[in-house]
Amino acid sequence: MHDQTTRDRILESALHLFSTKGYIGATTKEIAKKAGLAEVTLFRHFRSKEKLFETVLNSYTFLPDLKGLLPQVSDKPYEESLLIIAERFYDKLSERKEMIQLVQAEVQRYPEKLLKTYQKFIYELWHTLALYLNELQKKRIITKLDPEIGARAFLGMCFAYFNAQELMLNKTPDKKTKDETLKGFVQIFVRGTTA
Amino acid sequence: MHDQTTRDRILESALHLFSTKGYIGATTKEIAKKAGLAEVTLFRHFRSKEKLFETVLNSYTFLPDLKGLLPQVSDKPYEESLLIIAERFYDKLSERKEMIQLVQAEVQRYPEKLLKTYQKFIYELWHTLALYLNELQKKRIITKLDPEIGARAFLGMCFAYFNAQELMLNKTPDKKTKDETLKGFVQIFVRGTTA
DNA sequence: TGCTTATGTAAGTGGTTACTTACATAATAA
DNA sequence: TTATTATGTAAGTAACCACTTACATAAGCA
Repeated sequence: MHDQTTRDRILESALHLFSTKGYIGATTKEIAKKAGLAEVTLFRHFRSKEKLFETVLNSYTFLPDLKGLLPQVSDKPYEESLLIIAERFYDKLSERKEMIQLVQAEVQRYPEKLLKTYQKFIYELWHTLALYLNELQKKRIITKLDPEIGARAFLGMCFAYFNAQELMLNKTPDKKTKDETLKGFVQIFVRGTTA
Repeated sequence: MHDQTTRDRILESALHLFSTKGYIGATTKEIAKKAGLAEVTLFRHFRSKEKLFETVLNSYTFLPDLKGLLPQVSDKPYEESLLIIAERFYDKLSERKEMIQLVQAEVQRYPEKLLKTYQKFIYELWHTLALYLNELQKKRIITKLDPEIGARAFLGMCFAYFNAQELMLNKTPDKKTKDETLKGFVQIFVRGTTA
C-alpha cells in the first residue's frame, strides 16, 4: 500500500488547515503543499476531500484521552483531586486545541459527522465527574447538591477559561497564571460544595 | 438611496447564513435568495461580500447590550444579584446566538476584524463583574479572593453551559431546567465566595 | 534485469463563485 | 407626462476548486 508516513503527513497537515481555515476554506492543493507533496498524491491516499475530512475526525478523537483521568484520583483528598482534574483537563484541551477548534467551528455545518463525537465527549466527561461527586456526597464530604450541576459548573469554568484564552485570544497563558487561575477555581468550587 | 428595509433584510439573511455556513460557505446568491431578492440587488447595496460581512459584524455587536446589566443590581442582596446576572447573561447570549457562533467559528480566519470586538466583549464584562466583586469584598460580604478569577469562574460556568447546550447540541433547554442549573451555579459560587 | 510501487509534473475538465454589464419594469416624484 | 429610483432578468467573465488522466522517474524487489 501507500506509505504510512506520507498518509500521516497529509492527515496532520489537513487537521491544521481544516482547523484554521475550516472545511471549505482549506484547499486540497494547500493541504498537499503543506505536507510537502503533490496534490495528486493526496487523492491517491484519499478518494475525496470529504473522505479525508472524515479520516481526520476519526484519527484525532480526544475521547480515550480523557476517560482515564478520573479513576486515578479517587483516593486523594477532595481539593487535591479537583486541582489535578482541572489541570489535566485544561492540558488535554490545549493539546487537542486544533481538533476542538475544528469541532466548534464546523458542528453547525456537519452535525451528522461531528455531533456524535462531541456529544460523547461532553457527556462522558461530565457524567463521570458527576459520578465522582455523587460518591463524595454519599461519604458526606460534599454538600447536598445536584452532582450533574456541580460537574457542569466545574468543567464549565475550566472550559470557558481555555476557550477564551486559547481559542479566542489565541494566547496560551504562562504556567504561573494558569495554575493560579485554576487553583482559584478549585478553591471557589471546593468551598462552595464541601459539607 | 436604496431602500432601508431591503438593506436590513440582506443583513439579517447574511447574519443567519454566515453564522451557520461560515463566511466562505455562505454564497451571495443564497443570501440574496433568502432575503427574497435578486443577487444583483445585494451588490447594489454592498460593494462586495467582504464589505457585507463587515457591515454584518458592525450591525450586530452585542457589546452595548451587556454593559447595562450590572449597575442595576448593585443594591440587591448578593445571591439575588448573581442570579439576575446569570439569567440575563445567558439570555443575552441566546438572543445573540448567531453572532456568537459566527465569532467563534471565524476568529481564527479574520482576527483583525473579529478579535477586537470579541476581546472588548469578554474583557468589559469580565472586568465589570470583577469590579462588582471587589466592591463586595470591601464591604466584607465576600471572602478574600482574586476578583478577576472569581468573575472568570462565574461567567465561565454560564458561558460554557450556553456553549454546550445552544451552540454544540443546538438544543435550547426548557426554562425550568435552565433556571435550576443557573440557580445551582449561583449557589455553589455564593457558598464558595461569601465571607 | 525487469516488475512493481510510490511518488512527481503537466495539462485539463466541469462546476461554482464573486462580481459585472446591459436592458426591462414598476412605482414614485417633479 | 417625464425623469428618477429601486428593483428584476439574463448573460457573461475570470478565477478557483475538487478531481482526473497521462506519462515520467526513482527505488526496491524478484
